[in-house]
Amino acid sequence: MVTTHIRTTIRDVAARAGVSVATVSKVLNGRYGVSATTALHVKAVIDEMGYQSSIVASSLRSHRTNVVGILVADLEPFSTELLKGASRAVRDTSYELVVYSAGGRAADRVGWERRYLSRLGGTLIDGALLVTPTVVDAQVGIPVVAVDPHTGNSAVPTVTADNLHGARLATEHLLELGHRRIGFIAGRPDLDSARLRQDGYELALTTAGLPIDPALMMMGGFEEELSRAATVQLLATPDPPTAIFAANDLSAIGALAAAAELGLDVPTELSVVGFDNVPEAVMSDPALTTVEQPIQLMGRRAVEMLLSLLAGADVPERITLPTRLVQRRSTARPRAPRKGEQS
Amino acid sequence: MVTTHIRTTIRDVAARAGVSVATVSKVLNGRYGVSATTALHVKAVIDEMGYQSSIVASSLRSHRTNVVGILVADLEPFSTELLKGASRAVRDTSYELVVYSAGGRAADRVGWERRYLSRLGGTLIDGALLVTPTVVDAQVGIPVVAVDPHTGNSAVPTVTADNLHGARLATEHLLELGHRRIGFIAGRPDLDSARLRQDGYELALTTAGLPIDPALMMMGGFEEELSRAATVQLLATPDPPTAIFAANDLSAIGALAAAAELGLDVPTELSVVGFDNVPEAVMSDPALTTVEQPIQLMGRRAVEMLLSLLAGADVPERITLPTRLVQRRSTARPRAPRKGEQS
DNA sequence: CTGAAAGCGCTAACAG
DNA sequence: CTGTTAGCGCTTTCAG
Repeated sequence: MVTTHIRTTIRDVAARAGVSVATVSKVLNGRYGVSATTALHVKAVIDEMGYQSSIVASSLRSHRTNVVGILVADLEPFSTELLKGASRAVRDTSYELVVYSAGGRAADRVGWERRYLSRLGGTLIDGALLVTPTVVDAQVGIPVVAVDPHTGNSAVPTVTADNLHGARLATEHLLELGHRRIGFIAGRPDLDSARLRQDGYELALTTAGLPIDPALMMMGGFEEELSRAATVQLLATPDPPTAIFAANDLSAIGALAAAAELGLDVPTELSVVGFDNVPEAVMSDPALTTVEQPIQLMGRRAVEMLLSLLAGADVPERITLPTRLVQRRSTARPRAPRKGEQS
Repeated sequence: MVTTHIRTTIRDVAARAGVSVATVSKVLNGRYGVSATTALHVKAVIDEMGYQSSIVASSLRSHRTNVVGILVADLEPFSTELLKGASRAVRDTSYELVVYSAGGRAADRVGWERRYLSRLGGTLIDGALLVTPTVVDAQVGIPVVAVDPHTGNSAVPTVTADNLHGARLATEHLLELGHRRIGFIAGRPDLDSARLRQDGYELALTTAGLPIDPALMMMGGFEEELSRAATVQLLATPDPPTAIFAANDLSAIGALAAAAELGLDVPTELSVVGFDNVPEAVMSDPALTTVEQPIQLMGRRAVEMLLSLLAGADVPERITLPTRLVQRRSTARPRAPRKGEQS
């Protein structure tokens, strides 16, 4: 049994068909300048041999691939959710999708997108979608769109959710339930989305005529454990909050853990609201009231923007998608004030 | 559209460093035959220019890329879940991950994996992971591992979940609750996993000394709507089932819809069990009792196998990962028989 | 130790 | 209409 490790190349096809390599290439790409009969014959040979042209070789030469790249730091809930939407965006186009994962490696966290871009750009992919990139450099040679970049003032077209509005919704929901002391577990201060969520919280309070009390705000860093600890601290103060708005679902789950630890019932003794609406939010106990980001839609819109860019069209500098409140079981009216307390 | 060529190439680096292209290549790949001083100098220039070699060009020449490809038909819940596990498998290796999605295009559903493989193999990827492939051809030139292939007798190393056992667990759970008439909503008959789930159902019944009643078995095709309709039919029979085992979660959700439609309470009037344990299973109302496949682990194991293959080691022909029952709220003891009915 | 030269598989001029 | 001739950016002999 002869194992030919070598794949069939365009040369093999040319030889078998009795034509030149160039001719095969032409029929492959539907170029003019080939007689109908030779074209037919070559096609037959191609099918017969099961030949498929190598993307690599052709892209190296033609600088055109019909594939868009999606660059992610890691394949986790947010990015994979986004991929589902991205997939839908290319469904009825001639584009294919390839996803590169930096593999979550700690070593090259910052700037991974830059490195990948230059390793792939111009050759393997026609354009790229950067998911939560740390730095968004302007010129890289190919069209680029960013989703939820870490810094706000990016030079590339961007898709984000309406973090400000979402945070207002969450806070207003708590306000409407009758809460007056609402704690905030903040996200990472270097992230644009985290800052906007805080802004929304403050805005809602101010609008309601309530003061912004630094004693009610703690850093949770978008992490569960940090947020749990922060919540414990918050609840240990003399005048503790009756509700907590956490900057993301993971933090909210940490807050839930803190409540459980202190023997506080959610939602009767403490209300908790999150942000994101990841699957974990419905699996928590109690199921989390949270602000939904349309993650799949974000992926879809971002790819559509990229496709427009590729087609030479203009695209808006930024698309902001709506967020909405998803009410589940972690929020309720505050307990009636204890005897002796003021209204 | 004009592609402006801003990429820095190895030639630019060579020119700037005052050495030959070959020398830069050697430094890049840590080959011997370069003096320490030149190497240092070249490295400095590389950093300074922010140069990154093109994977495409180098792979074309060297036939080695250090990337493993994951080929999926579409980016949906199962495949994206699998990606999370695959990602973890490469975390501490020198391998990178790239995912190709056929984009869910209907046109080329069958054999897409074959086409992609030959378009990429030998050049862009060192090995490939095929997710739920339709046909698994043997010789493609690069190491290949399949996850949950459609046909059972594949010639390549395969990772699957224990569908037979999982289906038994589901059926036995219903049996233990006291159900005697258990309906089955089957999956697509061309899929190996679907067949095994039916086998498990029948095996459990037989073991319990119960007959296999064709009147209790309907085709659901792994689809929600089809399964809903099938369940409605099943429940309209003279002697309807008190419980239903659906071949996947989507089908179970369809069954839930049918029950709601007919005004039957789940679980008091009808018990429902699914298979897969996708996020949708916990979001349904009521939350679904289902059989969990360790999807992430399947991805991880599969990539590990591929890595072994790449390292020249032997791997088992097939790995079967355990399934387990996850009890939620959609199952309960059957209602006490109505007056006049026999036990 | 270094660089010139020869391709990897393919496409794009340009001749015949 | 067809084939010949150059490369794309990179690695790899193999002379100097």
